Amino acid sequence: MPSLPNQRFPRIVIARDSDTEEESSSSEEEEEEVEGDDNEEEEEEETHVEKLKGKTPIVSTENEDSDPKSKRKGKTPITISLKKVCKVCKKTGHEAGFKGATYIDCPMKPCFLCKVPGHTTMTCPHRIATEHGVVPASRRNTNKPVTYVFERQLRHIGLLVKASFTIPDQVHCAVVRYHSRRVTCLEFHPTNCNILLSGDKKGQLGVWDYNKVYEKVVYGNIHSCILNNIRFNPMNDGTVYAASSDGTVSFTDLETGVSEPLMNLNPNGWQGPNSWRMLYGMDVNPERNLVLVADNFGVISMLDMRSNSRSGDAVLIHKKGTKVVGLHCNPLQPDLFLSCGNDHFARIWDVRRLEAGSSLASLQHGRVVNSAYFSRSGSKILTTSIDNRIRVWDSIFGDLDSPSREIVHSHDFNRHLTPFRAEWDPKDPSESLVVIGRYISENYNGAALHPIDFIDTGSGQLVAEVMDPNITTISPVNKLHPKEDILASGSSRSIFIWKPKEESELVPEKDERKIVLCGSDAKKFKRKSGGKGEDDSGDDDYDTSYYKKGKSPSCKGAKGRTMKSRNR
DNA sequence: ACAATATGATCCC
DNA sequence: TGGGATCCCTATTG
Repeated sequence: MPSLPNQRFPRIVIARDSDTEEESSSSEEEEEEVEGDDNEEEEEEETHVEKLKGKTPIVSTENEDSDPKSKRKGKTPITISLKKVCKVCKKTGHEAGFKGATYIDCPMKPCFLCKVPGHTTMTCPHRIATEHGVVPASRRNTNKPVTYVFERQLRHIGLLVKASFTIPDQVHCAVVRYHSRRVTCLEFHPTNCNILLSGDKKGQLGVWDYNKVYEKVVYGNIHSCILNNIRFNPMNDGTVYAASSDGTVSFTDLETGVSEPLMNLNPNGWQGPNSWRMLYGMDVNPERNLVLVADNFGVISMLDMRSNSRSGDAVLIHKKGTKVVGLHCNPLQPDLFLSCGNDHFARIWDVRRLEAGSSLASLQHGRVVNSAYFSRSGSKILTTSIDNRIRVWDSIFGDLDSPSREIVHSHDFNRHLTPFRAEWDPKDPSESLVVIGRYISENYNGAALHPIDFIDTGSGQLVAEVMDPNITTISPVNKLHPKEDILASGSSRSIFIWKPKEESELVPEKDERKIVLCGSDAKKFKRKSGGKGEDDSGDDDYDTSYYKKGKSPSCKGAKGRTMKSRNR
């Protein structure tokens, strides 16, 4: 070691942890090994100042007294501690962060998954491995007459028949990128089964025919900021309603792109952030000819679809001044709708008697509720809250004081990402299969991946994890096709279409634990040289490998052929 | 390789 | 009650 000019300058002493610098090349290490690192002894050594690079230096005086030589000379050594500091809690003795593709939690913080102190994600009983944690709520049997009537109605249409649903086995993936900001919502065309609509943070509306890969249109002049929701016009599915954080509801012809604003909550323009109204939740009620929208001040407004004009008064449905993030009309009971918001509640309402405080039920959550949906028969409720729990209420006519089940699942990131929302599989007659993206990553053969989870909410079992080694970004937006075995995902600026492989294409799975392994079909995007990345056009990126194989998904052909029911 | 940043709920005083 | 600091696995750009 070269000596420092300690005659003229105070000696610089740098204390640092025993070296753990060499990145462990094998990322397949198990957790026990990693946790053992905490106990490594701390050595101190003198070193070059250059080694400060990348460390968090702490000027320390702890060695002052222990160096009598320098004291005699009257030169106080400057001791810089390079002891590794946990970037989460700033304490020494442990570190948080990625070791290869495995993330190590800070042991001083509550579990990042279930939020309970005393353990980390690694040892969390709810750790996503083969099944999610399920906290069953007591099942109360209510024999109210209304339940009986309702169930008789259901029996009539045959929805109570439990049928095996389809879970992806192995899938292909096609990918497209035409949005210039992160994707915020997706919507399948109800009748033309190859059309997918997408909205982004900039307010752009994409129309993509994913069978004819290159056929897409992006309308950029409809909204000026986040497009939060798209709903098809039940009278004419060539037109859509869209709600945006610019405070407007638009009505757009998908063919021509001709659009008109039906409602503008900021008629006087920008008067500052305290008065700017943004529309988040939206849904249509075909029976009552209503479009329901709700804003960031807790207020719902309605539009009459026949006249395209306001209907009724605005009503406060969530805590004053808080954002309402979701609305959903009951598919079978036209007068019922569900709302959820930042006041930690989901609420059931009757449109006929809508006034502040008149909700039929208030479902309390630990934190903000990202979404709340009725099941397809309208009897169950599914909510996603950023307290990292998916909740299911089995019957809206039962006791709604507590959910029937709480499923611990990682989806609590609050910035930079579109909020995660668990959504029902609209094809599942048993009304239990749900899809939701996962925030927290897992180490899959050395890659930190964020799967898209299929969860059987009846058992809490994780029945499928959809992922691809080439897709390393988080997929908060997911939509299952209303008729086909197709999943659409929005991940950052990209959109993925996942489709099951044919029987002949299945490859042996290395790891039986993982139910879904995804094809190597999705290729990593290469950034186009010269492309700024924010351009509205000329930045399209397609991966057509899926289609080149001649496996073009067809509405008829795809039906139930290759997907298997597993774990059932 | 690293820094900057957009961005939103929450916590704390 | 409100403004400002804080925040654990981002994605992207320079």
